[in-house]
Amino acid sequence: MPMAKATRQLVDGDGAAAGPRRLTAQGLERKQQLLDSAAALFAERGYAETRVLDIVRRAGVAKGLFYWYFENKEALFRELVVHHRQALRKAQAAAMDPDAEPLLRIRQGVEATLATMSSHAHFFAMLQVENLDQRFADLLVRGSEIHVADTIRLIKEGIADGTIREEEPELLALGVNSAVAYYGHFHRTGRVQMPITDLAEFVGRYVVRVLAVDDEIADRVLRA
Amino acid sequence: MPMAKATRQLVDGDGAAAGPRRLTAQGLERKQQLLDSAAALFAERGYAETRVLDIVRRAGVAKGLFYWYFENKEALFRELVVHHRQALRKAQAAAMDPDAEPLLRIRQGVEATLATMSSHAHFFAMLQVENLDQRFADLLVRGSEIHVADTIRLIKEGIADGTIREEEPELLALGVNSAVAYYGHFHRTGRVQMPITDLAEFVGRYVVRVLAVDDEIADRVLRA
Amino acid sequence: MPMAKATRQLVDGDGAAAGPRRLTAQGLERKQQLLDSAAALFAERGYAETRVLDIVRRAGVAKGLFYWYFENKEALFRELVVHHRQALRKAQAAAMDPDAEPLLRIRQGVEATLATMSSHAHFFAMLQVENLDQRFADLLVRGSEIHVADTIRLIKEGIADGTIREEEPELLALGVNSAVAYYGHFHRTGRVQMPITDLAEFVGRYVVRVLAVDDEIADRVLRA
Amino acid sequence: MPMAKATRQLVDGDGAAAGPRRLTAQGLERKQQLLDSAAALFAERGYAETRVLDIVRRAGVAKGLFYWYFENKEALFRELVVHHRQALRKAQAAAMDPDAEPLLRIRQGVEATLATMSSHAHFFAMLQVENLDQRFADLLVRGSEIHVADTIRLIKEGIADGTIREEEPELLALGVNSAVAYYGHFHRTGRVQMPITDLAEFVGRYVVRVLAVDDEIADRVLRA
DNA sequence: TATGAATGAGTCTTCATTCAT
DNA sequence: AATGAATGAAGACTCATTCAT
Repeated sequence: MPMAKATRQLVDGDGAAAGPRRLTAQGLERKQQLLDSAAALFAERGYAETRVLDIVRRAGVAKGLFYWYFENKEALFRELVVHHRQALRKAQAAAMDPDAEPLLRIRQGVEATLATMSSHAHFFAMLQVENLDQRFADLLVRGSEIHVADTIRLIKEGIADGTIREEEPELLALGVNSAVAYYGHFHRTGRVQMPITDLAEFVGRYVVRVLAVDDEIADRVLRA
Repeated sequence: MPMAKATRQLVDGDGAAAGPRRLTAQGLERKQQLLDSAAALFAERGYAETRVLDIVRRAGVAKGLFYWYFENKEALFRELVVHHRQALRKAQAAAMDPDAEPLLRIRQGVEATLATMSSHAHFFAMLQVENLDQRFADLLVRGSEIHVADTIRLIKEGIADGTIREEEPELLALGVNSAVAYYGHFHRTGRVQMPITDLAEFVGRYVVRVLAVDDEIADRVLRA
Repeated sequence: MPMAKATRQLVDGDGAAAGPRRLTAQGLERKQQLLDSAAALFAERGYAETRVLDIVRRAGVAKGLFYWYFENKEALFRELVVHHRQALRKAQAAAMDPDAEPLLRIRQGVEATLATMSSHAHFFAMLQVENLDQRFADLLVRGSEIHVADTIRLIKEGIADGTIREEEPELLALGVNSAVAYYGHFHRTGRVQMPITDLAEFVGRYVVRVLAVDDEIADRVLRA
Repeated sequence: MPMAKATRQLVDGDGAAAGPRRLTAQGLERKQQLLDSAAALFAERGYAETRVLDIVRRAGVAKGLFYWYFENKEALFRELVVHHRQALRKAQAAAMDPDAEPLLRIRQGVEATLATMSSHAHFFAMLQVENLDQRFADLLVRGSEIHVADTIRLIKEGIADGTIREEEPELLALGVNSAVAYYGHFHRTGRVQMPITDLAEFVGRYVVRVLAVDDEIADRVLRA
């Protein structure tokens, strides 16, 4: 279970947390157990196929307790999503050097995203499974949309300063995003087997190649 | 319902048919109604969220009739998948000129795939929804895997004759596949709004750019 | 299928036959096929577990045709019961010599019953299976009750003329009946494996022994 | 419902329990309610004709609760059978004096069986109804077969020491068994109306008469 | 007569959620 | 906080029966 560390401390962060007013240390521990258990099961079999009973059994508590900590099954899911989305945003922000040129920033974002996907594997596996379930689509998409918007902005900057190819920035940004998502998925599922850092580097190269206006620019960014 | 035409004639002759051995013209019509109805609903809300009752209601028939034409819900799904997978393979094969150079063939495949995804929108929407449901994963993945394998082969040829960049062919092929899948998805969901032919052209260009060893080659293939 | 012959000609006998006004020769044939098919299946798995579909399939006709010949499933069952009950009554009447002494007549009835049970095996197997289904109990019981009443009468005669042991005639008659039924059942199911004539003789002896007032009478009746 | 006491305490401790591992006192009570309810309904209309809904309604609980205590309908049935079979065996063993002569032991077994059948009326009624349902045949038959085997052994002993008539022991034992079963059935259904002790005595006499080698032996055993 | 498609009430079972303790 | 029993709304599937041809 490599995700354990990543999922930790999901609980206290923000107002998204449901359940009772304020939890004791023990309570937080319990709630975290349930979240971890759920994340693992959602990843394995998806939201719909995971019973509340499975979640509590894996967490080693009684069924009724679930409803002490969460409004219902969907609320737990929501908490999970919100938390991990924040983690991803944070990782991306940390990796993208505000002083670097657009293309480099994009590459940094791409690599940070892949690294995060790898360490939060359970969560992203879950997203994949539930991908477009009507009820969750909005919730899930919103997160990546923010990053797409960032990317569009950077692409426009790059086009303006002549480092990025003149194409529809929107389309290009979606392409970048998709490449990251798919390669991340393949890595997670074992379809692609290589250290995540190597894969991240490859995807970074791939993206730069697609966007850079010529090989010279591309090489410069890749050497950075 | 833009898919109507595409889905038609799904039912014709072989053992895939569950209920009775050989259907009359009327029977085929009925079965088709059910398949269309199911495809639409699966696309809208996913397999699990679609009740057999919904399917028959939409088709305007009684519940019991469903089980005259199909063993069960899963069997219908299976028929849907098998049919559309075949349609896609056929479209790809028809579009890829056996005498063309590797990079061009890849581009042709990409464009054919997008066109097919567009005309079989219901079906591909459904795949998206059910993406990795444990029970269907194999069924669904197998189809695209075949095409990935083709693409890998073509990439290797291209590397050999110096037209494609030297990288892991496997990784590149997955990237090509992903780009097609994602852009198709965005088009289907309205996230990208442009004529499918234009989008296909864009994706073709995108792919060629990623793969081509240099701009000269890329331009040649894009002019073809 | 050793019963084929025995079941034949079930159809024309009396007014119990449902379906259409008058059947042609072909029609009778068809109806008989359905009755045979049903009798066999009822015997194998019981009334409730036998689908109308099974019956028509075994008879090699279409489902709808069933309802041309029979009001419904229960009506067919009723016909089956009525017919075989008559056959049994006839066999018993034929075997019981009106001039013989009571104990001998009882013995003759016992042996005739066992022989008939053997040749109508399907039917009696069915009775066993459905034994006391509320809906059919009356129907089924009535037949054997007639014979029990006969037996009671004979026992009373025997008691009167000093050949049969003084006990509750009712209880004795039920015992006789039961012995026949059970041994017949065991023979049919293979639990007891011996020629039916041998078994019939044994049961006859058994019954005579229970009823006869002393060994002398018993021996006389058994030598008859 | 004269069986209530007899059925009580069916649920106590072993793996037969489906739902939860170990039940609280209250849980046992509930489970027992369901078992009683089911036994009564099975007896009235048979297994197939009894809906799970009927069972829970009669027990005054919600449908879902059934599946908390039992895997499914069949599992409940199985528990019922196993329990009562054991009760019968125990009663027989308790009644048969190990030091008595064979014929007397047989008579004791017969009488104990009838008494038990009377106090477990619901259960035996149920057996009658479902008599030979393919799925349960083994389960049901096994129990009585054990007793038949015992009886065969005793008959052989009796033949050896000259107290029992020389006939096929197997046939005689089946006859004994059948007499008990049938008379029990008639008593249960009201066909024979007399105190069960009187009936048991009659059947004991009946059996001894069939088996005893002569009247002297019979009288001795009946006076015991 | 014969076919096989069509109907829909009825059945078992699952599982999220609630509740008494 | 914690338990586990209790609830009931669904949902998949069956099958006797009807009907158009």
